Amino acid sequence: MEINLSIRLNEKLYLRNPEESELGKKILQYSIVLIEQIGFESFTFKKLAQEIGTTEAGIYRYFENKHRLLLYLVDWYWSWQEYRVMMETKNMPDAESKIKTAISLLATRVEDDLSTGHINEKLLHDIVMSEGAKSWLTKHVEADNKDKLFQPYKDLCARIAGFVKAYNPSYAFPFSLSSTMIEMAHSQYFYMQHLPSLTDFGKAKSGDEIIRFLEQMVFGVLDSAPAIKGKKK
Amino acid sequence: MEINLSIRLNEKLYLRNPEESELGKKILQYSIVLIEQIGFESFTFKKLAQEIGTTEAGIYRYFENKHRLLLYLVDWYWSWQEYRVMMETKNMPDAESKIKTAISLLATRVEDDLSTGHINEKLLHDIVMSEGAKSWLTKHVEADNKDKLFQPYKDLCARIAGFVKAYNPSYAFPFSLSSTMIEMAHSQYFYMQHLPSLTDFGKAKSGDEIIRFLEQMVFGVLDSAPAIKGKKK
DNA sequence: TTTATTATGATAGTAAAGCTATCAAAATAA
DNA sequence: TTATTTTGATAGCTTTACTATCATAATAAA
Repeated sequence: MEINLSIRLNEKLYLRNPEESELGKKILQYSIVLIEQIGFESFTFKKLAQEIGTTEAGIYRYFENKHRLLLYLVDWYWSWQEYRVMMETKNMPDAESKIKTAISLLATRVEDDLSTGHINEKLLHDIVMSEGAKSWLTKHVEADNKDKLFQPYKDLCARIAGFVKAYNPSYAFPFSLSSTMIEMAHSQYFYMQHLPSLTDFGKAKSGDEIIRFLEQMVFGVLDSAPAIKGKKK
Repeated sequence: MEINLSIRLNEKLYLRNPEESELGKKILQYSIVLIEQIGFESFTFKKLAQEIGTTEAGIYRYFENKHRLLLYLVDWYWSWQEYRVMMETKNMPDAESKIKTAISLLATRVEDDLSTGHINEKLLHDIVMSEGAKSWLTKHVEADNKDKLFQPYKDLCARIAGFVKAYNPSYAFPFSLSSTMIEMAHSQYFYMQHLPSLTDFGKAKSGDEIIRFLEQMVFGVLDSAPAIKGKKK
């Protein structure tokens, strides 16, 4: 049995849907490889075109500019993660397991998922770690936000916030805790690799310690005296 | 009495020390204004030169490129924050107050500190919030790290990690918790302003709620059953 | 099967960004 | 007052970030 997972994203992300043509898929596939390799600042449509064997103008037919392409990739990643979280937590009875599952999925080094042909999830994971924040750290965040370009991330955040609320309905900051978890699952990984003195993880390389750190933190707050909304404990 | 706070930074950050000349100080002063205004991507040395009334080449005599200038500003900011944390916690007897003080200093919207003439701390705070991560999210993090260009951030992180260790010596992740606090003090602020659905803070605008969120989280973990290093609770 | 339509390739061109180099004038130090 | 350092002014070069045009190839409709 072959399952084919296809993720449909906000139309404003692109000029022409890259999922609907060979060239489009090649753009996605090779942009991931190239951005991971040389970094987003050095990445240009010209270099990508050379890599693929097409022309710069060809790529501009699909994406307005490289920032939009990054947004596309990042949105794809978060949609994919939300899908995984949804699937894995589906039949779980208790909120605790759901939270732990979410943490594991987010903080574990990703392996390439073969069900999505042209997207290499492992590389994409690294890109989101190293470049993901750049998708919103711009002067046009608010405009992009109005266009719903951050929806997948927000959806994931809201889903996990839902688990948090289920676990402890009186906790006052489910969304902030959720965004903290998601961010830190990625940032701590980045620190571990490049700036280890910001962490307590040697070159552990696996995400296990990060999972422990996050679980302890999350359940630490949620199990402590519940804070009543609007009041200091 | 007039106190003049001057912060000396790593020499590798610049070609010519900007603190030692009028032009240099103008570069610092106006780069802060301009980056905050138009964002780091749109910011160029040419525009800065026009703003100051000098030439592009003039600025290149001080900084190798705009990324190094950003690093300078960011390092200045973290050095300043560490100094503030150090001063404010100096005579505090207990670790709890020290942690709370650090959280407050990091998460409270900064006012312009008049003791540092050409640096506008309020604007700089916004820059670090919006552009700070770009100082390390590059393909040359490791090289920059070898050159000790992230030292001020690390020092701050280590200082707060020290408070954490003092508060609960058996807690296993003082550095990661510390970097999480520092990052979130800034990121949650950014979310609150631009992507509020990632948080639980309306347009509260003051950092008060963020402080409550962080305090609850930090003491939530630290007061929960202490984890023995290397062992799952 | 011919004819539209659409997708690609090839080429050109422009403005701005990101530098480096040179030389003279101005300010400062010896 | 001479020597040294710091600035200003100008030029130029490569790369990035795009837009435009036109021919050809692939695909769909008649």
